[in-house]
Amino acid sequence: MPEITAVRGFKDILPDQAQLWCLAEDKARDLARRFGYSELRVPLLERTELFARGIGEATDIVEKEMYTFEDRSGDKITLRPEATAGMARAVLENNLAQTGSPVRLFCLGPMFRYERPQKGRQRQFHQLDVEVFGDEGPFIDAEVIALLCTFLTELELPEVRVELNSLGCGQCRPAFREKLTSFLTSRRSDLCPDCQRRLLLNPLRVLDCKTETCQAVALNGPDMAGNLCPDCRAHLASVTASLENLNIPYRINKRLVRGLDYYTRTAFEVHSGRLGAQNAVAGGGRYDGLCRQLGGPDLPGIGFAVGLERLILIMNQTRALKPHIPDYYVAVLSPEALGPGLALAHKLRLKGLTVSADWTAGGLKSRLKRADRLGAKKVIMLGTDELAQNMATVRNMETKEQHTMSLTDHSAY
RNA sequence: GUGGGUGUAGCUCAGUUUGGUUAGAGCGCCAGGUUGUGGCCCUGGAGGCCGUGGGUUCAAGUCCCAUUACCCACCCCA
Repeated sequence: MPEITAVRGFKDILPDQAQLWCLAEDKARDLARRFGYSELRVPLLERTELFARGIGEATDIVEKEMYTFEDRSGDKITLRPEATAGMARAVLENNLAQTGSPVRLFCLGPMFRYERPQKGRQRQFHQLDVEVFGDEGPFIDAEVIALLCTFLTELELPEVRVELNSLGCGQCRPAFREKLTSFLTSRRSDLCPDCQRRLLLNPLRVLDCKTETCQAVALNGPDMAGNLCPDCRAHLASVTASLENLNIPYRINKRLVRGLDYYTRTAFEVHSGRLGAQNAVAGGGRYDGLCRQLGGPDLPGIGFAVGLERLILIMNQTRALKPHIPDYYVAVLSPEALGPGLALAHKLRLKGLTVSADWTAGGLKSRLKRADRLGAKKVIMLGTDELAQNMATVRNMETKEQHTMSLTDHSAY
């Protein structure tokens, strides 16, 4: 180990893994184009205020997970823990949308949260974010979910489940929340210590507690679905009907809630059986209150985030990494051949061919062995004793034929 | 923030229970042999502050304490 190592929770993406990242990113851009979504690249740093107001003061993210500090002028700034708030800020600041004139956007990049690392959880992690601002109807919800499902399907992810719920709106959620709180308070002694604490901060979270006793309590209590206002009920019904129309499988999960305050109505998550405890590959929903919360107009929004590390964790289980097969492998067997060898490799590369090369000292045997391991189609060896300085041996690895070639004769290749 | 597990060669790991010559294997790397100049096979070689610091002991990779990093889980979330 070197003296200086990477910061805890920050990981290198090594060359073999980078292949999968490219696949995922290319697919994201491909689908964005097909669905008519444009890229919006927002800064990694924002004013702390943006996240405090957008995500919610009482959330774990804002309370204890943000990388927040003062810059040299004393301004409080934060490394973005998620993308939605920044995207909303950019949309408002640049007037990209208004209700009835929506904008469809996506963003790809790193997020930062100070959490204890474990499988599928790092301090720097990456998300694909898709957001639509300015459309309050249920059909855009279905479109966004369809985009997400297409993304996962075309990447051939196995064992993914879409779960859906409605969190209600400003009209019906407060009443439900109160109803739930009073119910849970009456059963307070049956709840786990964590849930007793949640009761005060965010009672909805008790619904998706994993402990058996809490689940039993929640089962007997009021559920959001039964307490939606007529508008929210109609919205949800329209979303589910649309999904069925598109043949997108989903499951209603009445216990599904979201960790961030800004969500309203439609909420969804995608889980995978191929991950560890952190089994959410993607999550999202509608956030009609966010823009107003940020001091802007009443601009509705809906979107989701895909955790790319988690996505790639699954892709690793189902996809074989294929190495790049070079057209040529070039190596030299004597120091005098280095110059001509480099020049030859360069010439081939300029012609658009893939060339793997070795400029280090080594014997013929090990060079051929390496060429073989790389899967090179042809091998060019320079500097063998019996050849003149400007000649090279070209060997076709499949047919085992070989011939000599002049380094100066361009027609040879 | 709280638990549990693991740190030995470039990589994957034995060895720690029960302290005892010079710390091992496979893969990889280097050189050589065989082969039709390569894949198989054979021989040899390089490469280790055994995570770090302290303690016990005649003697510590092995026992004790501390510390640090990574992993997994809680929590939270994507």
